[in-house]
Amino acid sequence: MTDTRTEILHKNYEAIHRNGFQGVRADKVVAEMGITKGALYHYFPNKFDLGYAILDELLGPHYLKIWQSFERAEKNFGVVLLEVLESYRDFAKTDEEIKLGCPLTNLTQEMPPLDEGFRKRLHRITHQMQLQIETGLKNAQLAGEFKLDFNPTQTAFFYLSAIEGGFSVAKAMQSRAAFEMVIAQLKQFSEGLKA
Amino acid sequence: MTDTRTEILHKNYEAIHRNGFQGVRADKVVAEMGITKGALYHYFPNKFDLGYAILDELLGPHYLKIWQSFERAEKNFGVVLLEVLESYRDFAKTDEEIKLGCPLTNLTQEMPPLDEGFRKRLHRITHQMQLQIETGLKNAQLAGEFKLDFNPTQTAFFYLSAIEGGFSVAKAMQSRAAFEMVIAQLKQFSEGLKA
DNA sequence: AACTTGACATACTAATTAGTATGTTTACCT
DNA sequence: AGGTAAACATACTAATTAGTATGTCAAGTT
Repeated sequence: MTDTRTEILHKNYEAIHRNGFQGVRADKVVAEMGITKGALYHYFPNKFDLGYAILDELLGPHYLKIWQSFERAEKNFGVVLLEVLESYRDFAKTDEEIKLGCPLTNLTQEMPPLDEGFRKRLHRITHQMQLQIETGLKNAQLAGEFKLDFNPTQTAFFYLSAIEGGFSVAKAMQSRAAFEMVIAQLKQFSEGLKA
Repeated sequence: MTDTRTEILHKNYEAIHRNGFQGVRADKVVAEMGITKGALYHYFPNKFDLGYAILDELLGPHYLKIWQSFERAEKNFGVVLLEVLESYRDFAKTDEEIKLGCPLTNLTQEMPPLDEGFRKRLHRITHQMQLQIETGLKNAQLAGEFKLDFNPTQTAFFYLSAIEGGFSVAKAMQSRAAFEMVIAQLKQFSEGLKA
């Protein structure tokens, strides 16, 4: 039996993924769990702090974990990169997931202009992902596995953009195929980086 | 002196761009124009129809116009493509615009799971853009200007994704430089398509 | 055994929301 | 000149919202 706080976090994460932060009625979410507002406001002082906790404890760690293998691997960056792209495909493997889009992208569109706490956290997570990719690319260049004629910073931004944009376009088109095309293109693009 | 309906449309478009559809209080927006709810509900039956009108009359035409030149040009697709990418750079030329992100992407993240009317319209606009790009690429292949060894459909999705994703990442990073890096990469990528 | 504390439930509130019902004014039409 | 309709304004409402104040109960602590 998982503890109540964790369950509140997860259920509200799902609700945010579905309706956006502004669309979530946190008390209805916990009502569906069979508990009341009392529990909700016992664990979280307000709705925004609940949102922050979801970013800090769920979304942040999740996304950073994805690219960790890329940053840490000591060789075969090309292979690891392909694996990461594969893991993104897995991450969006059902039509339902495609229709909801990338939780990080969703929040990135919705919240930064409205709230500073969200803005900072989304900035940090995105920045860390970009650095992880950049580090991986640089290492691959140093190892002689990748060519030297591309800018790792620029390329890292490009990877992130293409993937997040792929989620977005696939969501608009309601088409998993669209997302897979973007991943396929990115794989092809990655081949071109090899020495 | 512009007519009231048009002004309501534009002001609410800006508010949606800033706060998202769910975050907009349409009566407050018109109050800032110096008019009242009466005018608002005189021209639009409800908030959602106001949103639909913004998509149909402002956002849709705007985005389709951007890629029209690409679809219609009879030669030098490479040049036109670079011009379109430049126009995207212009479109997001201030830091303020970067912080607000792409209006189309914003709505694409927020609305489709919540409302069918938005979903259909965002689907149509995105689909039309993709087709315009695809047609342009195909024509360039037929004209012998671009190589034949790439899939125009896939590549069209890739362009859209990278651009929209570029907006998203730049918004998260609050960095116009990030967006420009993505555009720069896309230009480089475009060079690789040439025969 | 009295006391405290954590983990909730219940009942309430003040503000905000989209939307409506009902004016009023102005211009135009006949 | 009388009537009509568009273009708004004013005043209201019902529902929903996040949040609070208070209560209860079981488990430990001293």
